[in-house]
Amino acid sequence: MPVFAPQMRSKLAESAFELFARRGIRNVSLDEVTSQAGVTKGSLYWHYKSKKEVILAACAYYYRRWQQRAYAEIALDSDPLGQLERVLRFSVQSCLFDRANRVFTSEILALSLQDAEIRAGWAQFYDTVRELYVGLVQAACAQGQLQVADPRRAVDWMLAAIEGIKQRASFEPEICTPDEREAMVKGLLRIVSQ
Amino acid sequence: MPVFAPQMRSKLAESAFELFARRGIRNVSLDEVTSQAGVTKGSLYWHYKSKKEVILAACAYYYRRWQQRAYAEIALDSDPLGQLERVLRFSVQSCLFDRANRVFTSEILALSLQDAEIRAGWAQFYDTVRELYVGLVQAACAQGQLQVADPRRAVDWMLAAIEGIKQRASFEPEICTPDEREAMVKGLLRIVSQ
DNA sequence: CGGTGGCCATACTCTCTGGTATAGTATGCG
DNA sequence: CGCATACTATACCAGAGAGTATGGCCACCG
Repeated sequence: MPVFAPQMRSKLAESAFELFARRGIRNVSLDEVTSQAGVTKGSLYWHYKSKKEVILAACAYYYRRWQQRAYAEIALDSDPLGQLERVLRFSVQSCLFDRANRVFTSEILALSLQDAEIRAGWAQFYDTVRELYVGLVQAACAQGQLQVADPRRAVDWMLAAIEGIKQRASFEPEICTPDEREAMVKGLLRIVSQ
Repeated sequence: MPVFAPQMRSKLAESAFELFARRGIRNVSLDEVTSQAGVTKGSLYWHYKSKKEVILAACAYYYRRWQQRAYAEIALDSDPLGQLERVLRFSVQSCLFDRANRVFTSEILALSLQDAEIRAGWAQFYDTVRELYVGLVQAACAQGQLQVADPRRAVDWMLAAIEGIKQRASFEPEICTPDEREAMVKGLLRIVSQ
């Protein structure tokens, strides 16, 4: 029970994310979030002033975790093209096999259309993701591993396709196999390299 | 089966769709739906047995309307490639400029992850859309206007990219211009034909 | 040692909304 | 005319869940 306060704040955010990513934000009450974190509403409303702030905190948690994992993938390779492929594989993997990821992002997407703050947060995250990819593509070009006329535009197409893959995965579970994943990574590389 | 007011059932569905597509399903109460349709709750619960049924009816309304519009576009051209381009332009147009379309589809997408019936409905709709595109691509191939090794797979990539475009439009309003639209149609054609 | 403030629990309010019960009206039919 | 059936309006219930009021506990500081 003696959890230090700053930890409790992030623990609440993490609990919120996990529940939101499993059952959908609108289907999760704050009471469930607090009980998952081992506290009660009094604590939650001391750390956050509304449910929306909890949602934003869960978003921040998700964004940070995504970046950590992406950079971890990058660190496994020193070759720009290899790094690009690794991040792509990680992205596709998340879309195909990580249901929590799909649930959370689609919920946030729906909310973002009704709330400017949530939208701004997602837009910023999307931008960092894009810049990460653009950097990798440019590096691969500089090494002569890739030839892309307009990296930024190419990455936009690639990211668009990834979003579509994420959606398909929910309706066609049969595409959620390692083989398909590899085919998709290859297809994405083909999209980006032309 | 309704005899005297069969149109009220569809009017309720249409009202529901319009409100859902503007403010999000979760933010619209059935009282608002009925008042938009000019009736009260007693009538709604005679035609539908729950809110979920109203949502499914709104979905059916959306699906039918999409197909009507798509076929109207196709009817404007006799050339398969021209037809394909028209449907693509219509799709991109909807993604970029039709906010209601974006709101409704993202809401349904989020709900579909929690409800099998809504998911099945969307999956079926998605399938008809895919088959429509596949047919057009195959026809264009038969006429020698296009050369596609695997039409079904090519269409999958194209549809994936369209979904991504829809999402980007919400966060980057600057891409919502006729010029960008045309560039995207060209880009999609390139994706499908490679 | 006493007080102050950060942190959390308990108990409560209050509104919203999906759903129901029921009564009323209109239309077709025998 | 009378009755059944289709449809609509009114009034209500009950649960859920966001947010609040308040008090207690404990560490630290003076």
